[in-house]
Amino acid sequence: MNIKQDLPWDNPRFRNWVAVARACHVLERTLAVKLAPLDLKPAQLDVLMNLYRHPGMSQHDLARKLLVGRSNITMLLPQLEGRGLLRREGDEKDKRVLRLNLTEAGEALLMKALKVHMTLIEKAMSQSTPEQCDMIGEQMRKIADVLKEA
Amino acid sequence: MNIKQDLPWDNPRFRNWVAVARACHVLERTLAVKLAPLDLKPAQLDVLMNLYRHPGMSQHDLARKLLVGRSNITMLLPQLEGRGLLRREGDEKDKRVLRLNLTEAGEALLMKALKVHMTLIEKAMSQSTPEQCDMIGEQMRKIADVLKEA
DNA sequence: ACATAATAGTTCAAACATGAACATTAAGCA
DNA sequence: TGCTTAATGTTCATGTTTGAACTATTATGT
Repeated sequence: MNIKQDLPWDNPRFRNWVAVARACHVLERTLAVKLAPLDLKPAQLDVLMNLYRHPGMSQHDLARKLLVGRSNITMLLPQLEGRGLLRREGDEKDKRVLRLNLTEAGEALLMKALKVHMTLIEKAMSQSTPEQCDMIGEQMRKIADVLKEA
Repeated sequence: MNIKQDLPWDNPRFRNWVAVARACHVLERTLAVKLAPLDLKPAQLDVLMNLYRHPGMSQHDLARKLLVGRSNITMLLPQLEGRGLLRREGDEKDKRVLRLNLTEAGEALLMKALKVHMTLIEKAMSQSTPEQCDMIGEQMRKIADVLKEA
């Protein structure tokens, strides 16, 4: 009779996922505020982080890492390149691809930004025990894997 | 000596949070694809969900629930109102506020969309035991609380 | 009552993300 | 070799998000 009895809000999985999404959203917004003094946005930080870990990667690879369209990268990079934070150099073997590398200024700014990011995450995750924290990470990696196959 | 030794990637909290953010991102993109046949975007679904749970809420309240600016709501609602999914009626006591309510068509579409959303979340969270799932939700709610105070 | 603050919603311009169409280059294959 | 297909990056039009003014209304304080 009551149409509401089977609604998602009564479903633990639904309720709990909503909590995940909210936490992500809040942390992202907070990060944006904390990064503002560095004149850096979360999306830009993601770029710098990936270039640091994968020097010489192509724009296509970067787009896939960031789960974002290639055109997005095209629009994003000139700002960072213009600030001297990264270099784009054509690959000699494959003239289609541009190899991306951080400059020293880019690395320096990244280090400052990482401190901000890290502090925020520490604050957020300080509520959880190391075991809980690892379990969360493990489950989330599974989720990402399951959905990418879909 | 090695500047990289204390980098965030070696920090479990950082690594695990990155996994959370990625999972969120992937699920959001997947949801957008699955909702496309209903001509509904995730942000619009969020609106419908909140109006269903909190009938008669104001635009300001809605904006706060969605962690979004008021102007965003102003831009978002006319599309939905134009499709006959919700009504905006002026409050009689306070002539500043507009009370929001779903129409029958809005509820009907919401139910279809919820089925899609629910199926996706079930798929994602099916990897976790009920206990793990609840623990995740609990931790995430704590995170949101901690950060909102910041 | 009256001036001042605060609140609800809108408008507008700028920043941002997205996907389709495109140019260039490379790879596969007859 | 040539022809077709695929891959990389760019461009452009569209739609979304944001924050800062702005209007209208209500609350507060003297």
